[in-house]
Amino acid sequence: MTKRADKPITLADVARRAGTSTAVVSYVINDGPRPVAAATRERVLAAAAELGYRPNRIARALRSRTTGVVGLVLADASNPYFAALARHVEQALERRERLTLIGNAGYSADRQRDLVDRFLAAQVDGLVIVSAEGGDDVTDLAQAAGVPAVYVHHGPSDGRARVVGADNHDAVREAVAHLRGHGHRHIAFLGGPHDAGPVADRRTAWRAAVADDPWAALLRCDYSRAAAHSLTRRLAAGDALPRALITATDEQAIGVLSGAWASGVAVPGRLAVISLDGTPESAHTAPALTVTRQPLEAMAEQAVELLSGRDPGAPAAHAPLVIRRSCGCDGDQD
Amino acid sequence: MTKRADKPITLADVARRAGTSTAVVSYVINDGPRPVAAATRERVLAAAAELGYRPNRIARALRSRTTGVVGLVLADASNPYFAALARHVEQALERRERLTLIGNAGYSADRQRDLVDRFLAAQVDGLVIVSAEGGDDVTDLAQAAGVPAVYVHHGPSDGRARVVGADNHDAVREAVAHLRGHGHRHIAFLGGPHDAGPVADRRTAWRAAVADDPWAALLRCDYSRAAAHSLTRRLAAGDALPRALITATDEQAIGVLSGAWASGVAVPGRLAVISLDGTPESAHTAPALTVTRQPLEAMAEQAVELLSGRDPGAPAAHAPLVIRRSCGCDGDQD
DNA sequence: CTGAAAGCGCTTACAG
DNA sequence: CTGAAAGCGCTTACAG
Repeated sequence: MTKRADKPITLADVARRAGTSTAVVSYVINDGPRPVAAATRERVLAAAAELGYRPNRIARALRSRTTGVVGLVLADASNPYFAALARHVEQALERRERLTLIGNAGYSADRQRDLVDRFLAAQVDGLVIVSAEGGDDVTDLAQAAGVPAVYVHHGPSDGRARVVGADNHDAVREAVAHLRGHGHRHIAFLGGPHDAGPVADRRTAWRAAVADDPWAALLRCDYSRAAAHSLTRRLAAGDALPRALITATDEQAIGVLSGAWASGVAVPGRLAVISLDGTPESAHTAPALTVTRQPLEAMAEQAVELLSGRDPGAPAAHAPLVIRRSCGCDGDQD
Repeated sequence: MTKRADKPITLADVARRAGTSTAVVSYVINDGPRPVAAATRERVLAAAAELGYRPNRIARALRSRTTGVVGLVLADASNPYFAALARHVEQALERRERLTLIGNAGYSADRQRDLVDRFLAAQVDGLVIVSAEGGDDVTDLAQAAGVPAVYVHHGPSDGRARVVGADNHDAVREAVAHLRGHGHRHIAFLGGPHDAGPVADRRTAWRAAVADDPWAALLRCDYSRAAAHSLTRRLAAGDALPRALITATDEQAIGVLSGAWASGVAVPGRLAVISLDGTPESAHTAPALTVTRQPLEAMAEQAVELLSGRDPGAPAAHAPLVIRRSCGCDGDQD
């Protein structure tokens, strides 16, 4: 036998049983904003407990105009990098007792705008946009609704929007230096189709680090395993594979690895690889990827802090080099 | 210059401008439940458009007791299988114009229960629980709140709860037959630490399919890449690796692949592998995994249908065999 | 410290 | 077909 929900308990029920007013019950439930005598508080608490009272958040939201819900819009949840970022944002929000509404834009500016619209209609207290190239600028929508918004990873660069990212320059510098330490003279870079945002930063940093090498090759392909896989196979077939490669993203690195396998190209023997994301997936590829690990948790925290109006002040977090096997190191792997 | 949100437009504003009552405005906005004269409807629509009216969903929810929001609780969002399932559930919900609240239980029964509590307080219209072993039975909570709940992948087996899964038996039978076709006599199975639910079904189906082989080995390890990685290394070191292996999950299969790589074991040459999840990740491992692909989209659709009270009636969907390289086939891979 | 009451923005009987 | 009004369950001035 389970209890039925015929009549949810309301504040008024509790007030009645405690012999007081709804105002007082509200004060004790919310610990304010007015003080309540200790004895009264006890009676209220007891009544609430006996009745099994659960505040109706919808009613509270209507009245107080704050829902405790934040909208999280993702460029693409099937990309493990974005998925991991999303998880950290959700956790950061959870720690602050906020609920998170999630939505997938699938790289479509229209869908992103739609999602934001719907989240705004649901009266979210804030918006976290984990965006990518092609994402829409929704700053105007959020602003019109008076809702704070922050972009993570990639955002409009006109300075109107708050966007949090990691320090890509140092990371790329370290990656290049590490590959050089393995004796590589020419270090190629695999970027996006026409990169912007963080990937463009990474490419720029790479170019600066290899400025002395006129043969450093810039490769490009979509941010997908499939695209990097076929690029690698094509390059291998034409004997045009570099000996050392930095990939802009893990997805591309994984595609490179599987393409190399399919072409019989040994990694790291024939082709050394370092990837610049460092998602959890990168630890268990074959071989395990050496990466610069994006500080996803720090980024999520920063984003959520910014949402609360607090300026975390901290600069972009550092992405440390995590040495595994794909670079040529002989890391202990279990 | 962006518009400020000093005073959101309300139904009453629209009614005033259209020279009618709030009731009528509500009827046209919601297309019911009462008819409205065409001329009036036009005026209302025009007024709403001119004012840029957006219904306040919170107010609507308070009054109508339905929020249009569904809570999705995940056993573990860092597991790509659950993540993919989550994505499909979110999309199925989106197609029905529902918003999805997301939360991560991290395999903790307590946290799962907590999450459900908070979702219920937010007045969700329904609950989708993507659960795993160790998940809590929250049927009582949901029932007490009068909110429909459905489990996906794994749920309580007492029959009180609705749980949707795939047909694991056929999938496993096909996998075994395929490996036999490659000439393997002994086909091992890698299960969970003490499997229950779907993995137990898969193990049972495997056992039945290899009933004629007294040497078929049952291996066990955690559902993580790391665990499968070290198991594989250990087995390789002790020369105790099977020649053909079916893994219960992709995570384990990926760990096996990376462990095999680290041990210098050739896949599929020395060790053939088929995995039983078939998440997107499985397509770009090195080598690419042959899998039985769980019908995630169908499962998500079924779950969401069940939530609406409709009984989809369809039996558990079939998980087709997707042939790639790890089984020993020479599939074309780009 | 406490209570009576207004009001958040909707939906929906109820009367016309 | 339309309007005046109650009410969803809270929070919060306002008076005591």
